[in-house]
Amino acid sequence: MYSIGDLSRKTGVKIPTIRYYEQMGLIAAPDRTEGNQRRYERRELERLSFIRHARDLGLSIEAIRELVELSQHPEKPCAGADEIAVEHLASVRAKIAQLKKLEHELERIVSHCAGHTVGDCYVIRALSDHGLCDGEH
Amino acid sequence: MYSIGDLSRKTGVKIPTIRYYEQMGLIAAPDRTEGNQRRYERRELERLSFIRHARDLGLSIEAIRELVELSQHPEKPCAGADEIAVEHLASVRAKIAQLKKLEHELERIVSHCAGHTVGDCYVIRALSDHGLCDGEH
DNA sequence: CTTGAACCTATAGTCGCTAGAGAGATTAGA
DNA sequence: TCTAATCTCTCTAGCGACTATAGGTTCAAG
Repeated sequence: MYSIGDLSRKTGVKIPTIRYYEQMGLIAAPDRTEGNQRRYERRELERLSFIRHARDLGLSIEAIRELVELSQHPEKPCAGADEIAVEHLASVRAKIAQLKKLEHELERIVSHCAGHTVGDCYVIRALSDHGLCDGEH
Repeated sequence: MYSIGDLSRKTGVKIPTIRYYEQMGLIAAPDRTEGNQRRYERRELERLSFIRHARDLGLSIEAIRELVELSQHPEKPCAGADEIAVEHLASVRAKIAQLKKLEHELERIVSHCAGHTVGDCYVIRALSDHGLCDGEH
């Protein structure tokens, strides 16, 4: 039996976050002591590690809910889990592409800034005038 | 004189967002008609384009507030603006690096998934067992 | 003058937590 | 057994940057 603090230390998930996950239905409401404190079993420790891991990979609570649901049914086809991961991978790649555009634009703006006053600062001018930009963003 | 709708169409910033920016102090509260509707001048159109542009580059409201403030004083040194842009560039790069790690991890997980049921699905197993992961994340 | 589009304010919701208050429970040591 | 320290409880509010909705008012074209 683990207290919520034990669980937190073992998984690296903060205590209020564990309670939040319970509220969101990612983990089941555990048994309580007579004094109303949560007591967990190994099963919940594993589930929470799973969640932690998925969050580290950037999956949304909603996606994790589906994965947790799936993982409870080992006999089902795994296409659903695969799809969630593939979709997430696509969105990660899209985000990288978008950030790279920003990176280039910012590099360009910063490197052009030779001004000493705001009046001739390329950073300010580039923001004021879209015409100075390289592409879409 | 532009209505809030005109401003929205010309800048691509949605109407509620314009009102939000006013509340946040990014744009000054404009004059009103007798019937209490906002009427803007060209000056505010330019300011809003500036803001839009900076938001597109991913700058925070707080950073934009500083840039707007600076742009009102063309005689000041532009080191402050430069610093904001450089710092933002660094944070964009950090985010890219983090996302690339996730990309690789997800690629690996997805490509290993040859299972037909959840029970032997690599996606689920990788999430359940951190030992299957490649590195830190 | 009528009508329909545009505008107003105020409030609540989004996501994934995090912080704080104030009260009660547990546990280790004396 | 008592006490003090630590842990845990619930509830509420806040973050950032909007977005949505409701219910009402004003504007402008015909």
